[in-house]
Amino acid sequence: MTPTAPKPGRRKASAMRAPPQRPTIRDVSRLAGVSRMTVSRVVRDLGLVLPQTRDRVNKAIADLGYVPDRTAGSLATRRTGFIALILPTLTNANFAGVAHGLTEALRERDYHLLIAYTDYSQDEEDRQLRNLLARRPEAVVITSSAHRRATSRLLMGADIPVVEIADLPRQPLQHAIGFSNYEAGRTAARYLLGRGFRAIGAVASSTEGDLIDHRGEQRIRGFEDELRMAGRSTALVLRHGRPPVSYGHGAAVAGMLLECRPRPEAVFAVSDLSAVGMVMECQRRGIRIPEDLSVMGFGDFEIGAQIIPPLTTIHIDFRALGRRTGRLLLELLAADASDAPRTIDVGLTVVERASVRKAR
Amino acid sequence: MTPTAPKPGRRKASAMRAPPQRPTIRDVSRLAGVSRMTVSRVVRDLGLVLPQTRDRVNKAIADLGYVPDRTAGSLATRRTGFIALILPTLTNANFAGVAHGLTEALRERDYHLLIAYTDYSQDEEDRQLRNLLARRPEAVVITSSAHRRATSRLLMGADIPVVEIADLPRQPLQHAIGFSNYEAGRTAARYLLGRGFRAIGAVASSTEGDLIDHRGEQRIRGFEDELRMAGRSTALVLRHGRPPVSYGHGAAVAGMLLECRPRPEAVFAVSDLSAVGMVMECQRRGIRIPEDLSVMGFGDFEIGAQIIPPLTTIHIDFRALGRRTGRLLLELLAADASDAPRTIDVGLTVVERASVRKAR
DNA sequence: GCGTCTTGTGTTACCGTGCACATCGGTTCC
DNA sequence: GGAACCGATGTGCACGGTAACACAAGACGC
Repeated sequence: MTPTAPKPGRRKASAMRAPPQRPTIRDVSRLAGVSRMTVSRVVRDLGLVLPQTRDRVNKAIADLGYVPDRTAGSLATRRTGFIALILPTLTNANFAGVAHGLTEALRERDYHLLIAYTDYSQDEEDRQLRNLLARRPEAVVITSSAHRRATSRLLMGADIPVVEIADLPRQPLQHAIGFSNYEAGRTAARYLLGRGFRAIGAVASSTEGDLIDHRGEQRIRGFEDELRMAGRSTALVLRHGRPPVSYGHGAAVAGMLLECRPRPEAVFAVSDLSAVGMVMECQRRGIRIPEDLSVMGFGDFEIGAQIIPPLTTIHIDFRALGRRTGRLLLELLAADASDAPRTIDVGLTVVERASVRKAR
Repeated sequence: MTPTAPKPGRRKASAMRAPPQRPTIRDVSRLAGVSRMTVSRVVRDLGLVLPQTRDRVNKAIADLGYVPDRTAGSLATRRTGFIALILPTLTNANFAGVAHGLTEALRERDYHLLIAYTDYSQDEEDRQLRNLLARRPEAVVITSSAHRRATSRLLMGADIPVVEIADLPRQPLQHAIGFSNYEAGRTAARYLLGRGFRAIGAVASSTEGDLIDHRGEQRIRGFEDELRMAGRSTALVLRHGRPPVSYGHGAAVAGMLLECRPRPEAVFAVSDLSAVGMVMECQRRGIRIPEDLSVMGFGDFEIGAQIIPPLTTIHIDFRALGRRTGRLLLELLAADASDAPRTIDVGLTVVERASVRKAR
């Protein structure tokens, strides 16, 4: 016999509130006078239950306020209904759009998104992935990037579909949906070169320790390579500030750019946010867009179409990208799915607006 | 004997991929030659394990690529480590900021956010909440709004902390953190009245069936009431379009407003997004801001500070709101927490910029 | 009339983990 | 030298649900 125990007590030693005592399927079954399985059948609408029995069970459910526990269900079925989604940040309309699109597509099969974001840190990505995998998602959607070795190993070892989105890596982990950020950069450069600009600049964030905007870097590299291939200097390509870029980034970097000699005639920003900030800063300084400086962005954020002059940019429908990803996942999660890696290019389009001067 | 069955097969009848067979704590224990509890102690770092045993276990974990299953752990401990978060949308920097702030605060105790959004639909809110509760979150954070009766009942019956955010309802369900949207609207009206404007307008979305921006509506009501108390007409208060408002909303509604007689001298928009759209549309039409029309927004979105002229608005630090909410949750989830409902006003500040004309 | 099928329901055995307690060898204490 | 204690580890069961199978009763075919 225990010598000292005053009373058993059900609380954990760790300082946590006692878990709520919610009704279980057993409570329902007792109240309705049926077995737990019958309740389970009613709850999941599997049929094979007499209408009168079903009504009794439903009444008991309503009376008790029973809400089935998916945690327990997941353990039993080995299917959680979770899809893990790893993004750099949520504070970006395009990434948020991906989440929305995914949710839309997954809704019909009752999957729920488990969202994590990394703030552009690789360490955080690894940490978050570890947390997410412990929740046993049925698939992982991750923003394409340069992952840590450990991260990639974790992903591949999970034995579930992995979809990299928003880029087309040369060596995808498994499936990929997106567009080539490198080509996007080249496209921007070709567009500006085609307009006859001589002094062409670009702005991006710089890599700072663990923080890296891999996709932005791909764009800027594509841009640089295209400049080089055209025999132009890349001296006006500026990397500044830690990711993510923002209006403030554009404003700050605009000042730096305007001090460069030769002064750039046209600039490509790796994100509309930066481009818009740059346009505004120029206007504050009395620099006319596009007469004195042409600006091209990327991402086609809503604000770009609104500013004056409206921003020339590169459009990708991120929401549709999310939906497409969702549909792919539904395929991959079906029983008869092939495991053959799929790579889907959703393409990109240049949106010509007024922030880039017309050809001379 | 079944007549046609070719082979039994382990697959479910429903068209689902076979669940992956991941190593369990039992596999680790066998490989390390210890009991499952010892593995569990190592994984959770509970101490009381010999260093050499710990190393053996860790080696086994690494060899197998074992990732503990939180689903099973949750069932056993009755603690999921989930916090449910219900927002109208993610495609809004301020709401996304709330999510970020919450995550920051909750990270230290290893809680994970379970995010759902309603797209401003009450039906969707109810549906999402039901889904979320089945995941047994330890608390619910929900954007304050007019909830369905069933939704409120569900929330209160869940027997977990419920925090309404981003408004201060007259009758909170339980806890509330935010600011009074009604007072925000009144503050905006007082600000414009104080500047001597006579013809004052406002723009918001309209309620369309199930779709309602409750908080925006509170702001616009506060605005109207303040106008009335000052003996002014509310004829220039326009409700148009379904929520959420956007740049496009502002642009569209600007046109409507400019046709009104008397022509408004000043306008309050329930969101900066709408305000910015309005400013841009006016500029496209050659209407000078603020000389011909003063514009005031709400929410202090980053873009507002960047446009020319910069937008006068009402600032709330949503990220801090999220952090504050996270800290409150950690308190509420501690064992010795009182259940006394708490209401926290985070306040708001008018940010005076150049889009509102100075007093005559 | 008997076997077989169909329908509705119950029984059993897990799913992977953690808590409470048991166990066991080796102190320490007086 | 025996009781109490301690550190390290193992055992049994519970968590809330579901898959698979068992079973009872009636329908049906020939």
